[in-house]
Amino acid sequence: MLVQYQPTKEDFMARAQVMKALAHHSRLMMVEELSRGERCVCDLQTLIGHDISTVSKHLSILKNAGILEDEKRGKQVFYRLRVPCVLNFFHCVDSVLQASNRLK
Amino acid sequence: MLVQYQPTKEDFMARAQVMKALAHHSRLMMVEELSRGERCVCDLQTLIGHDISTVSKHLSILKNAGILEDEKRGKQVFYRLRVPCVLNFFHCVDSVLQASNRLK
DNA sequence: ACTTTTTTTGGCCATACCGCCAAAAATCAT
DNA sequence: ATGATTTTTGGCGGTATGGCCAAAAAAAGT
Repeated sequence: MLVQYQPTKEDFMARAQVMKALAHHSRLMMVEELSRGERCVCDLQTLIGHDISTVSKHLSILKNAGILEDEKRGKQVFYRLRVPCVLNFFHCVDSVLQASNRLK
Repeated sequence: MLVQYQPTKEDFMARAQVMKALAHHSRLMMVEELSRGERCVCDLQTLIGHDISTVSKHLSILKNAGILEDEKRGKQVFYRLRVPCVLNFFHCVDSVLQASNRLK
């Protein structure tokens, strides 16, 4: 069930965990890339440009938060968005930036 | 203007800055409280239960991110939501938690 | 002017985060 | 079995975060 009435401190901690997973530019880039379809780790590594172990750790953070799911096919692991509504965050975040003139 | 076509790495870093501001349970609690109207720092201190200097720092993080604005009236400083769309995050975050059974 | 009330700032300390490298795992091909 | 490819895991070091306390600032009352 959804949180109702008065969410507890634990509810807010769980929510913050999800927000934390989205609070890094590399992870946001990966989420946006995955909005266009599933990608393997190596695809995302080319996108991010960091060490593949770094990329893998970012992906596991997003997976543990419940935002992504993965599937192994052959030697590759494919990640995809599990809850696409997180894409809506971008619109609001951009309007926050717009309101504070931090967006060109 | 809003970000269009291909957001740059800097765009994603700016977005991540906003997400980071929301990536803490105390700050999420304050945002929800402020959705019901403006509050002074002391009100939010009673809500959060931490040292008032801690609360003040949390508030300045949210303010610097562009999420809150403040107004001084007399001895008190009142904070309020500047971009209420951040409240919509809760719905989506809860559905992420729901999908991963981390919500009661 | 002094005191009280409210908030912010600076500094300290413990913990968390993020990058890399090296090594381990897992799968497939030879 | 050996080797190549892809991903994950463990560990290290530098930086950032979040709590508290003490002190500074700012406003109002006596």
